[in-house]
Amino acid sequence: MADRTLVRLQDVAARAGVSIATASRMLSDPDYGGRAALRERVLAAAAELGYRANPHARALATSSSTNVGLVVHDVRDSYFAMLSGGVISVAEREDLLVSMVCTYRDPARELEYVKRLIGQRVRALVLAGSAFRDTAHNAAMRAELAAYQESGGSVVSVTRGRDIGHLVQIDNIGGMRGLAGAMVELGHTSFGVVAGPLRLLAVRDRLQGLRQGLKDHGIVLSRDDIVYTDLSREGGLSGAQTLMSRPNPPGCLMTLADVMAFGAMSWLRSNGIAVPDEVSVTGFGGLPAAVDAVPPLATVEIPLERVGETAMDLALRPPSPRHVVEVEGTLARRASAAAPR
Amino acid sequence: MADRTLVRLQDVAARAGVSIATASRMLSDPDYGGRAALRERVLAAAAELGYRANPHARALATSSSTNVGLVVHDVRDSYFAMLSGGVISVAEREDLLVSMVCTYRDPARELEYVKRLIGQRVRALVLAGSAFRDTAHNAAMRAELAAYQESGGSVVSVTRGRDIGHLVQIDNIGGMRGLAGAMVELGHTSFGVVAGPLRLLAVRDRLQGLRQGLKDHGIVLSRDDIVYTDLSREGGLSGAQTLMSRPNPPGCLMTLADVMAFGAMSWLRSNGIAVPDEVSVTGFGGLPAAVDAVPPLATVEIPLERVGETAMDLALRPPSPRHVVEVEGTLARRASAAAPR
DNA sequence: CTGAAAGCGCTTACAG
DNA sequence: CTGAAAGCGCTTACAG
Repeated sequence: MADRTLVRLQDVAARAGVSIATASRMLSDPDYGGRAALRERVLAAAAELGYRANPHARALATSSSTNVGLVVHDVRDSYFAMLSGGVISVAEREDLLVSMVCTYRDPARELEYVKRLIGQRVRALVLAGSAFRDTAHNAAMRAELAAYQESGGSVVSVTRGRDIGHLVQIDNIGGMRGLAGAMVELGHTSFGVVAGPLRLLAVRDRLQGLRQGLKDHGIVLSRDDIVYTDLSREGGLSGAQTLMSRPNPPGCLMTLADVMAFGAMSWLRSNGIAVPDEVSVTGFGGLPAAVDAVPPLATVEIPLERVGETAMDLALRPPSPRHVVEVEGTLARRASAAAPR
Repeated sequence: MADRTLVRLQDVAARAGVSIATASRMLSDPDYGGRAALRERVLAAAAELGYRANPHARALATSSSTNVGLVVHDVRDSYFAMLSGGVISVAEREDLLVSMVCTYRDPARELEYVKRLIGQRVRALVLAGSAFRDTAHNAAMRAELAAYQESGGSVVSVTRGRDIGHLVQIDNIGGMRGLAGAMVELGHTSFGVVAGPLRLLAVRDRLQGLRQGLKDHGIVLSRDDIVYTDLSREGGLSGAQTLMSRPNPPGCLMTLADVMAFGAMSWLRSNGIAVPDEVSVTGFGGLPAAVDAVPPLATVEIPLERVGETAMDLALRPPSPRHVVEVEGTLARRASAAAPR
């Protein structure tokens, strides 16, 4: 924008009859002493003129901006929308602006955006897109983040996989373990798992927890019990189709995300397979929509908003000492999962 | 962030053995001629050093930033999440960063955020929170936006109510009119409307369209047929309760938003009232979840992502001539609405 | 406590 | 085509 309609500090100073140095101090430092009369004149002038400091000039002078970067997979996915809501609400409280980018789970894209956000001199970076299992990519990210942190930036990751910055660790393993155990306790013995791509650490963790939960009760998942699709509604739909079209369909269909469960239930409904009478279905995440699903979706509820708030809170802390906040999920037993007939 | 780990233009220039003026030109203007040898040296130096221009310095020098502001009601609401997805994807394509703020439908908050975003010198402002019927607020907004546009900023509103900047006009009236008409054609004669607060223009428009659609078929809505709640799931839930608890509950429950319909269906389910057998339910918006609702939700589908994309596209255009893009909804006839028994 | 001045890292007339 | 210099709008040592 071609400025010059906007008032500058100089305008305020002139109107108040002080130097810009004084005006600057009065305006930006509430603890600055100074003559009360001057202070009032400056404040009044600023108010009358509708003065707002140019953040770019300020950022340049102080080498510190008032923006934070938020990296998610996709806003359109409720999981990330909820989380973003938490981040944004805390940022607003702190007078910070959130720049949001979507990676669509593409490592190259993630790296590029992180570089861009760092290039933008954001004060903090909240990385909430799932981490990848990709050594080269992780090394590149690490290098980038380390340099950024070195230069004063704050890094917070949601999900493990980066040994740098603060961490909000969602208990994917424990949550899934508990859910799987609950399914066995319900009486299930045959399982079908609709998983996402193994390159996502969240997928690996949830899968591990699931396996563990079954194993706790002596059930071992075989290779064939798992189908790998996309961590999305469509993935859940096609995964359900694959598993349920087999000669011996499972009695309990566990998906790794609520959206996948929605897709699976949609397929089951279209194909006249009753939930939970013929097959139980579970999700993970605890999206608001899970409650309204029919039947209501059994899942692991993650307090996503709180995760976002916590992440943003940590982003405000100095990088050292490093904080790790564990967030546990809550088992939500609902009608989509019941004892097998 | 306390910089100084970051490379500056000066570093690049030094390494390439040119002045910073030349380095600046080579780096920022692809059409700049210059000796090919120099150009290569500069580009190589920048690449080796991992140079990224400080956007604040650049913004200060050019008075133009690379950020756009996006104002929505609440990211957690799918309607706005979908729309934001469209805005963000176009912004990414244009190498722009999106700063998102949530107003939670509070006019004071909206004005404050708009000021803040303008203060941030964003290059464009996409206003996608619903507009209010509040003369004082609108005047203040108008003044703010006019000055902003005057100074070179770009303004795009989604929904009418602001006679400034480009406009993406969602056809709330026509959409609701069509849906209401379809309900009458289905055979419905008694209606209950769960509306949102009248201070929202979108609510007024949808209500007007709804009334019109019924009137087209000779049905007049009475005052008592409408209940005003919140434009949310909870609002829909309580609205359904109010209307269905009457001596003569309506045969068709029309809500002004999909989320409200979800809430309404939840209440109906809890209370053993069958949809659509005992009462038909409709929404507005066309959220992805509407398809998975049970029964699937009859609604007006708004191409929300495209609305977001269009808005961001318009934000890239010069303010004059003023563009107005009409976006129509599509009637989605689904099982939640059927002929009354 | 207050002000003049330097500096933050760029861009862009203005000379050469 | 290239470079020296001014300027964008702030903040902050440094003097007084």
